[in-house]
Amino acid sequence: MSPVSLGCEVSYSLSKIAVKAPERNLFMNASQAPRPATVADVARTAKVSKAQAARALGGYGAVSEPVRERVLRAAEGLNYRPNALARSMNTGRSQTIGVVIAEVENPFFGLAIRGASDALREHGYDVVLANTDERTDAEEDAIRVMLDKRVDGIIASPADAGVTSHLSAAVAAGCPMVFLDRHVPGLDIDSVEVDLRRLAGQATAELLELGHRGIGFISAVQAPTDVYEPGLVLQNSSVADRLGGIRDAYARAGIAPDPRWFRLNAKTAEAIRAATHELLELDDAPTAIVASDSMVGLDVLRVLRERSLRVPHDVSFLMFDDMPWSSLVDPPITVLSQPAYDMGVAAATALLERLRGSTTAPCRRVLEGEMIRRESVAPAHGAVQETAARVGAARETAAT
Amino acid sequence: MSPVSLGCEVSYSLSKIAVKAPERNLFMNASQAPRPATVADVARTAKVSKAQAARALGGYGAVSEPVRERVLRAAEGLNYRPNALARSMNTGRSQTIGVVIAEVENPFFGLAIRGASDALREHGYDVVLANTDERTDAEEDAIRVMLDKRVDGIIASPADAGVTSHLSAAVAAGCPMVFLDRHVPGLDIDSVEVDLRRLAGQATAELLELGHRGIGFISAVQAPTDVYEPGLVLQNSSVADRLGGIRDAYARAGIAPDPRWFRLNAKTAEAIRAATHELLELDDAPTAIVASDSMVGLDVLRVLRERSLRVPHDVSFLMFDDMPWSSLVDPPITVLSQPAYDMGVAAATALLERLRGSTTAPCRRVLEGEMIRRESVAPAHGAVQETAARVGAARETAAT
DNA sequence: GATAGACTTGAGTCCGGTCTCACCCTTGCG
DNA sequence: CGCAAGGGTGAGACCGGACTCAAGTCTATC
Repeated sequence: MSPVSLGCEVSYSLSKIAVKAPERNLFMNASQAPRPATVADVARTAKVSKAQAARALGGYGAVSEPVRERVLRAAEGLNYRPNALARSMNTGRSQTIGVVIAEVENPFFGLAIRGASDALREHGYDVVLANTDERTDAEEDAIRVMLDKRVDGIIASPADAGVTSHLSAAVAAGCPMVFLDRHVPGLDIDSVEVDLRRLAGQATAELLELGHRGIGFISAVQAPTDVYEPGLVLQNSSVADRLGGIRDAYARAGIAPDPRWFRLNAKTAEAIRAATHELLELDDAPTAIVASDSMVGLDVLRVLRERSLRVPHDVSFLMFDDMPWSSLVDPPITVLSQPAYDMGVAAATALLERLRGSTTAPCRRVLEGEMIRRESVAPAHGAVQETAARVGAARETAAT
Repeated sequence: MSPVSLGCEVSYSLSKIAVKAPERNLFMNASQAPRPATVADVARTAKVSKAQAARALGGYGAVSEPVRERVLRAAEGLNYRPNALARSMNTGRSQTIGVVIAEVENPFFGLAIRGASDALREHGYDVVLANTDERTDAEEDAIRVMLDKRVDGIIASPADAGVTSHLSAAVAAGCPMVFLDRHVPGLDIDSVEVDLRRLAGQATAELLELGHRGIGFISAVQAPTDVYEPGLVLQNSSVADRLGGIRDAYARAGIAPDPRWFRLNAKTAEAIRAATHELLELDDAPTAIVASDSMVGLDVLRVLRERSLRVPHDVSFLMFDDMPWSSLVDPPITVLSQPAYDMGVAAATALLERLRGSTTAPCRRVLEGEMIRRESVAPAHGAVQETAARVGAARETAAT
């Protein structure tokens, strides 16, 4: 745990009260707080049976007007509130949804959580939150605890498509689940995603058309090696799609990219910086860089700045996720935007559908991302441009 | 609810399976999922009484080695998991903490939540989240639901220091609470804050020393009027402190600020933009602007950019909260940084202390903020500088 | 006036754990 | 040998609602 310096002050409001009754505070009273009223208490006060009180309070069954009135009045007088735990015990439903994501502080997830939370609250559900930092052990823990707490459903961003027994087990045990931002090939579970592969392909095609031959890609995704190796299967569909789209475009253009242009494992600021430096120092250094998300983009941009490389004059840059600041930096960044809030809403909607009892086949909901062209991308130039010209010529030759 | 376009596709994994058994999917099995095993089931399998099984499982009381072993084996065989709801019912503790903040998607709160979540999880607590959008009715709802769900404690950012009966009621009812980022004068409840008043005072003093006479302040805080009026009491201590610090510095400098420089109610992008425009069109327009947080800062910066005002040449700018992008924009922004993550950790730590039974007097924990000087602040110039000179001369005259 | 049917009502069970209490069986010591 | 001390065990109460069931009350109809 990070060290926290705590300067503990006595509040002025306390010192004001202290003059009169120094030993009293809300927390002291709390220890002798009276047990909250139960249905039995209400029934006793209203002089009816527990069953009748429960009926009047719960609004079910048949209750005569005078009894209903007496019960409601008693409940109000006793400040009665139903114990949701007890209720959940026999209804089997807790009105709570678990949300398991990598990190709340990531703006993308923050927005998605907000979307899900809004949609769920509208239907009377609360949200329990768990951060995994993309670690499967933390994810397993989180799922287990949520199952123990009898959440009615789970929205999750699976950390590793290779470790999923806990996920399918949860669904098999009757806990509906919706994947957010990712899916797991071979696991039949609803998901909400963005057409990242198309988006990445489109962006890459535009870069290739602008004469860029080398396009760098930097991602935080966990992988066995820091550099992409042909045949590697990424266990995060969302990043796999991003990279897949890039490679699609290369393939369509008939160009073989240098695998070293694709950097993985850039989880920390230091790793991102190192990856960026190494990319730029390659003999066939890319002339454009694509950041896998805004958090990576931030550090890439920082390195570019430090190396006095001008964007887009010296190197083109674009990133996934449109952040409020994307258009404020110099130059404004071209981004591949994802509708994070709507994704959260869609995940919640899909889950609510399951909670309503739908047993239709699981379905991948693919929302549309959008390429927002700003000023961080420009044609490749100099030697690289010539290379592109040569490639173009080669393609024409090959075509004939 | 915002419209969401859903392009619903059937996943390829499904179509692959479909060939073999089109009618089977995890969600269909789910409806006939077997009830999870209970202590009674384990006891039956292990051929011991429910009480013995519970003892072996719970690790309390006296259990002979052979029985313990049989029970544990049976539990494993049945894949037994204790029902946290049932457990909470008799222990009275749910191992869950409610977090009530304005908005998760605000990076400041996102980080604070993460800090709290990490510290709480370390002690076996989960987090239920509620967003209030600074609306007291939503806050009251959230607190009520959390109390109903028997959370063991609450971390809250009270939306309005004028509407707090639900908060004190919760504490009186025995639910410990810690305020995050704010406190409520007169309400004796633990809080974790930053010395914003000192910080704002320091920043303002520096601006005044640089010759700025007019310093604008824009905040999203809810207030009866869009423009500050002398004597106004803000119901958000965090913003009140920011503004208080600014006015402190003015007072110390013996200068009377124009109340119109202080803008409130700038909740939306449009409101922020309007406030900024109006500020800049004042006859005694400020030469420096302070944004109350990074979200406000973003839009202020945008307007400055649109009006072709150069920062800091034409107008100095600084904002509360240090965001990763603050140092990336042009010019890098001078900020008043708050340790958001540590605040979350501190709030959780304070709450855990209460959960351990502490009944000491509530305490305001004030963490240190930091002014990070970058390049968005410069000396005032032209007419304003002369004004400052005159003021300086006047003060000297007054002193003699 | 009898009776079916609907409306009210209270007693009691259940959910799945925790925990108390009484009882049995050892063992050790006077 | 008698008895206390204590480990080991099972029966059952309890948490606070939801819900079943049987019984009682009232009206409407024949």
